[in-house]
Amino acid sequence: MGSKRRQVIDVTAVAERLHSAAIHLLRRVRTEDVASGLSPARLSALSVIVFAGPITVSDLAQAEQIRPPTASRLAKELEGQGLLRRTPDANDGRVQWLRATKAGRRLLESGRARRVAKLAEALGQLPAAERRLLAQAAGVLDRVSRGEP
Amino acid sequence: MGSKRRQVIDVTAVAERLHSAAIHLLRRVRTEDVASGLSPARLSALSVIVFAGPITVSDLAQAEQIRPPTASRLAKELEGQGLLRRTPDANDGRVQWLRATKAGRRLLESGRARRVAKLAEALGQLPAAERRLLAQAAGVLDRVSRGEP
DNA sequence: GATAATAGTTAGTTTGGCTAACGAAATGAT
DNA sequence: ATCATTTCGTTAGCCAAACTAACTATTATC
Repeated sequence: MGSKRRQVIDVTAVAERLHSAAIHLLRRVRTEDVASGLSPARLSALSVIVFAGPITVSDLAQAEQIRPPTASRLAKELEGQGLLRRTPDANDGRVQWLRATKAGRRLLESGRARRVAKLAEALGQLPAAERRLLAQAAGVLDRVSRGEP
Repeated sequence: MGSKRRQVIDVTAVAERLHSAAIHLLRRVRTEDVASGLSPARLSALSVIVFAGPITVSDLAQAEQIRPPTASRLAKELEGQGLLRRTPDANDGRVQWLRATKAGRRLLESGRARRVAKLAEALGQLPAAERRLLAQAAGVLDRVSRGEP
């Protein structure tokens, strides 16, 4: 039947639009990040630590798709800025747990709020029907983007 | 009335989910990029040149949110790899037009196809209703992400 | 207990950003 | 018409952020 084939084509077309949208969306909101005073690399690492932390250096590297030495260095720098603290694991003397300090969480949250506000402003200018459509789709998209079932 | 306020809250919540989705989506598909053999910076620049090109060095810098010297260097490197060629402007002796070669377009397109395929695979596993929802929303999201009316 | 594997760091290199300063071309004012 | 200003791109030189290779310390395995 043709229906199977049509469906495959559609999914690819949707994937293309979502991919393009993600690129342009982040490119736009990224302009707000200078206000944080943190470099992109540190900001991104801090984000993982805040949302996925407490986390080990290795897992930070994996999440950020960087090598352990780079993660180690970033952690040291963020620690030096008082944005995270490390605590040794109780059972395994090799692992270091990284967790954001209050200052780290505050700094990240304010930056994220600026990004979101910029995006929200754009959404606010949409016709109501499109806004509703995106509201419905946002949850699904967030789930599938994380690779959740 | 409460309705205005409710709406604002909703838009922010939607923006948060879309922002999160975009981050995780790109983080996932990015893993495919090693296969291209190009560094992230070059790949991203090439992408702009393919899709927004022919383009000048200045405009490339603006699109990529980098400084002209960095754009100039990236262009030189991509040219050296045979992925773009530059042609002087007919009327303005200062400007250089950058356009992708066939090899550049092919390389970028295969990489993009890998990314999109990975995303499409995830979409294919969604229930039909959610897939339809995303199909409807994708176009709107792409538009708003680019800042178009 | 010797050996292998794992977590993190150190050392050294490469890549990719930046600013400052420049030459060449275009634009504008007098 | 000429001189000053602006714009486009590049060069030079610097710093941040990535990598690999190699190391230490610890844990796991045989």
